[in-house]
Amino acid sequence: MNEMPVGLNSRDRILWAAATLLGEGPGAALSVRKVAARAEVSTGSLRHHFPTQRALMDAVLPIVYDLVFTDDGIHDATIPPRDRLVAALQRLLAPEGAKTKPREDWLVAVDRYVRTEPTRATRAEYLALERELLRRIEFCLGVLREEGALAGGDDARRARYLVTVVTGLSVAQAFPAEDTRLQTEIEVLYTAVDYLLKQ
Amino acid sequence: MNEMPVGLNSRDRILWAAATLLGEGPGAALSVRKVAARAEVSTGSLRHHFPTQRALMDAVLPIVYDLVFTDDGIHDATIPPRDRLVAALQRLLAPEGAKTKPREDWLVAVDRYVRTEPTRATRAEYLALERELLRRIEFCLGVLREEGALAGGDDARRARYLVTVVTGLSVAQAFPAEDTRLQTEIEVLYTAVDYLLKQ
DNA sequence: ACCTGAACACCGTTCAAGT
DNA sequence: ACCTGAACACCGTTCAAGT
Repeated sequence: MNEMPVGLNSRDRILWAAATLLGEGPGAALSVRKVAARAEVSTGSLRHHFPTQRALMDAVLPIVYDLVFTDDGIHDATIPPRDRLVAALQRLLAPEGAKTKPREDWLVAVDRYVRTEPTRATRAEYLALERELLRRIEFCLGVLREEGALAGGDDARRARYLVTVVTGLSVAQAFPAEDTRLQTEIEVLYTAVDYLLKQ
Repeated sequence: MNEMPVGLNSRDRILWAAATLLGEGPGAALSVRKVAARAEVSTGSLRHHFPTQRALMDAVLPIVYDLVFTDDGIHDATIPPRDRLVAALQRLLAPEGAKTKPREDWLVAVDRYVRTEPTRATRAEYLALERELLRRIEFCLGVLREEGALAGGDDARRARYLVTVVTGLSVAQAFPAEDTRLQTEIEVLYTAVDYLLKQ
């Protein structure tokens, strides 16, 4: 059992409590009272620092993610190509210093590019964003190709395919999900990536 | 306002109540008491026929879906497996008698499951929808497996992977796109599907 | 077997009251 | 500003009791 670090203020105790609860396997969901109890804080105090459960989640998740995904080298040849590619895609999914949250990102994106009839300008803007995503993925594929880890074929087509998978996963991040979301996400990425690599 | 059909037994009244509640726009989620009230039945009776909310959801969704979708054509052995699977996925992407368009569907879905704080009920509702999608894809995979067209492996995992791809494509349908969208869509589907099938 | 409705153990949020 | 804890309006599930 984890001991609570000493000397933390209430807000950090709450974050610590929520993070450790999340780290306790499936079924260990965040409830107000559980988090408050572990943080040794009242529910009122919890609500003072985090007005809704979503606000709490949005504060905790980036912390948990950053603990898991640190490395960022697609060039690191000591790591198997498939792991590097998966890690790269995961970073696209949840950028390094992201203050943005998947839900808000989706709301903004939908309002901007779907709700209103897109003007020429917003349309171009979205297509540019999409191209940038494709560019990043194609770059990663290029690195792996130079190592000979990639079978012959159309990398542009593969990049479009991977962008689709990443997009599908980012939807899953914004919509409700089971507690096993992160595990499913990794599984799907490996399934998608293994197809492209030589075995 | 819908009138309840006469002459239904309790179980069917419950199913009718749940189905009509699902059809009532954002914010109308399934709770035990709401369904029981509309069905003019006690919560205990509801629980007698459907021991959990999940059981209720899993009973209602196929009914709602079957009102929209007809046969998948997944059994037609005169067509190559990959083409049948791609066709089935394409049908999930744009249902046969669909009156709604991708853009509107996305707006409704985002409003219902992302914009507003998801309650336990709307959350359960979305997860049940997702399960129904998985169920249908797993069914298609099962048919192909019986024909020996599928390599050994975890079909549940494959279904999650295909759901992700389909979701990614449905996003592309709602957001701005180049005019080559349809071609890209088919390309991506074949790329995703070919991985799963024996060659 | 089918049904009732109270009771139980939760949930997230609000708020008057304290420091 | 920070914190408390009771109260509120929900939720899904259980169960003794009826028909």
